[in-house]
Amino acid sequence: MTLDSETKAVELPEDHAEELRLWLRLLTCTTLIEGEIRSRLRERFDVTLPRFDLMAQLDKAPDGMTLSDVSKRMMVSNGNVTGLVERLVESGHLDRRTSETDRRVQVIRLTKLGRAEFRKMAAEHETWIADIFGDLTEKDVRELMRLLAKTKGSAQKAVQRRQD
Amino acid sequence: MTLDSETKAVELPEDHAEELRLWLRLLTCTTLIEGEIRSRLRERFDVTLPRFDLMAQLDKAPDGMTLSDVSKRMMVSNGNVTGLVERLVESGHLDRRTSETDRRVQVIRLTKLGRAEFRKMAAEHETWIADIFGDLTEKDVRELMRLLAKTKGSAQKAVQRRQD
DNA sequence: TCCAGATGTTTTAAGTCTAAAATGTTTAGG
DNA sequence: CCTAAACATTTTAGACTTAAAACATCTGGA
Repeated sequence: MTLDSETKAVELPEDHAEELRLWLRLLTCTTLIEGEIRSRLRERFDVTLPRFDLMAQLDKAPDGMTLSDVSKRMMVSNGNVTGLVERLVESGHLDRRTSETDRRVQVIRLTKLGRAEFRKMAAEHETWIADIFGDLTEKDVRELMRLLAKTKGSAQKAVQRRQD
Repeated sequence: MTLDSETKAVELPEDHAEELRLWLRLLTCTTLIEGEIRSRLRERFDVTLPRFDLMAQLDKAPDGMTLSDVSKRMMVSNGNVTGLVERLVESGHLDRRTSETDRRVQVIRLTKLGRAEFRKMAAEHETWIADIFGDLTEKDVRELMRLLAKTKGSAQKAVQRRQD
C-alpha cells in the first residue's frame, strides 16, 4: 500500500528516535571530554576552561580582538565576555584598551605573561586531546570531521530558518 | 633515515593538530545545537535546558531515581542536582521523598503535572532535533553513531587511565 | 556492640552563563 | 547640522555549575 499525496501532506507522527539518540550521544561525548579537559586544566594549571578558551582565541589574533569578535567566536553572550575579560585583565593575562578609532570598541590581547602561560598550557592540552581521541584511526578522524561539518551546516540552516 | 629505538623513546613533538581540530568541531556542533534547543525551550515553553534534561531522565524512570543516579546520568555534580530539584519541586513538577529503607537517600519522580508538561515539550523537542539534523541521511546518522560510540569509549578509557 | 570508613546529600564560595535593559558612541539620512 | 537607528559594551537579576567541606546515615568488621 502506498501513500497518496493527501496522506503525505498530513503531519504524520514520524519517527525521529534515531536522530534523538544521535543528539544524546553527541552531547554525552562532548560533556565527557569537556569535563576531562576541565579537570586536567584545574589540576595541572589551576585555570578554568572558559579562561583557557578565551586565551586560545586571543593567541590566534596577535593584533587583538574586540569583545564582539570574541563573543561571536566563542558563541557566548556579550555580558559573559565582559566578566571573563575583567578577571583575566585583573590577573595580568590580558591587556584591554579602547580603540582609538571607535570609542565604543574595546580591544583585548594577551600580555607577555598571558601568552607565555597559554603556550605552556596549550602544548600539554594537545597531548591530552591526542590521548582522549587515541583509539580513533586517521580514517575515523577524517570521517568524523566530514560528518560533523555536515551536521554543523545542517544545524546552522535550522537556526537560520527559525530566525526568519 | 629511520628512527632508532632510543630516538623513538624520546617524546617527539608529535603532530596532533587533526585531533585538536576534530575536538573543536565537535564542541562547535554541540554548542550550536545546545544553544538552539535552549532558545526554543525558552521561547516556546519558558523552561531551561537543565530542567528539561532532568525531567527527561525522570520520564524514563516511573519508579523514581535517587539524586545520585540523576547526578551520574546527567554527568553533573551532586550539588547541582540538589538545587535543580529544589526549584522543580517548588514549581510542582517533581515529588521528592526520603527513601523508607535508607534515610540518606532522596527519591524523586515526576508529578502528574510534571509528566504531562514534559510529554508536551518532548514531542515538540523531537521535531526540533529532526529539523536540526535534517540534512543527514540515514547512513550519515548510522555512521556518526558508530564513530561517536568509538570516541566515547576512547575518552572513557582516557578518564580511567588518569584516575589510576 | 561500636566505630571507622563508605555513601548520599546539602551547603558554601566562587565562577560561568543568559536574556534583557541600560549606557555610551557612531553613522546616515533628512 | 540633527537625530533616529545601529552598534559595542556593561549592568542587572537570576539560574546553573563546580569543587570542596560539612553533615547525616549506613555497614561491616573487631
